Amino acid sequence: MAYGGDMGRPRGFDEDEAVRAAVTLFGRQSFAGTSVDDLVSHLGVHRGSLYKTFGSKRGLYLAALRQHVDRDVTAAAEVFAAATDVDEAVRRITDAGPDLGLLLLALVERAPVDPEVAAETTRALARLRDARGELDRALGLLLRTRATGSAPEFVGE
Amino acid sequence: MAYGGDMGRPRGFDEDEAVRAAVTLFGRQSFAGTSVDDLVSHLGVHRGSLYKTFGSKRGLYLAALRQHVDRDVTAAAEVFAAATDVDEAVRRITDAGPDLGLLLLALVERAPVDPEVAAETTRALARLRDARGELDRALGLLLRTRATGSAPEFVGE
DNA sequence: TAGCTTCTGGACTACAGGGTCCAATCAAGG
DNA sequence: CCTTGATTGGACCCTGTAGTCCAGAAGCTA
Repeated sequence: MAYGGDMGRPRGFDEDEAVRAAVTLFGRQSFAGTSVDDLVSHLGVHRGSLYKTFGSKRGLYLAALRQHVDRDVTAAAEVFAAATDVDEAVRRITDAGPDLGLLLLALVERAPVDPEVAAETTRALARLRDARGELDRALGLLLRTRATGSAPEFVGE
Repeated sequence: MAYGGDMGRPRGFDEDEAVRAAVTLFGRQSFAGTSVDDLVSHLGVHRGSLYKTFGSKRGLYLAALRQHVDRDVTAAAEVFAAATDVDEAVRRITDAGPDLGLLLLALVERAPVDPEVAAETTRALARLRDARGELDRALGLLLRTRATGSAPEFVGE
């Protein structure tokens, strides 16, 4: 009766992949704007499995945000480190780089009211700051790019 | 039978005041995160009057956003114009100035999916740009301030 | 194959969501 | 003072919502 803990039917979906899909959804539609039905149909994960794995919609959101910070934000930080200036880096990111929508949304929508989200966004910002000094200008550019749907005129200073 | 158009019982609530309360709510809880019940109970406006006056939740949101741009964003622009540098201006705004939460939220949450919202946010940004060059840095600072709940360390460049 | 644990399909619950409607009430003009 | 048209309280509708549950299938271990 000493199980290795991996008994029974194995998971039929790739958790990492599912979480990634959640990143996309939450990053596009916000937390409140994304329903569990949305998630279920887009992640390809059964409702029951979703609740068993993540506990709640918020649990999945936190998992998504963590992965987002670890993967996409980290990738963005590398772009900043490699680029010659902030404008160039932001252009690269919004062009073909990682989608930072979830981070922006988390900062404005959830961080102010959810301490665990705030902790993650703080982690994200720290990671970005390590890479470059002009964090705020980068954030502003990303914000405007998301809002207008395309690259705004890059007004220098 | 030629009415001036102002017949019947006059409005029992101050529309401007109601919209202002909506600005606060939407600015704190986002569009999707604010229910019509929330609005009804906080604005002190009857459900029926609300729908008669604004047509829909989205209609009220747009009205709120417009007032926000005309009032709060304009006020912020004046602070920028008066201050000596961006950091100082942002500190003033987040300290006791107008709350720009709705603008930030609209930029990230609604502008990407609602053209009319995008139009308003564009108007807001234009108004801010008129006042000062370092728009992006200001936006980044405001974002971080909102996310952390207090003024972040003002890292220079 | 037997036994065990987990997954899956989908029904289900209880409630919150946006939006509508009505009868009663009220203030203004004529 | 009576008509008029808007306001109000609150019930109401239908859909969407987050979350639960069960019966059966499906793997893994032995």
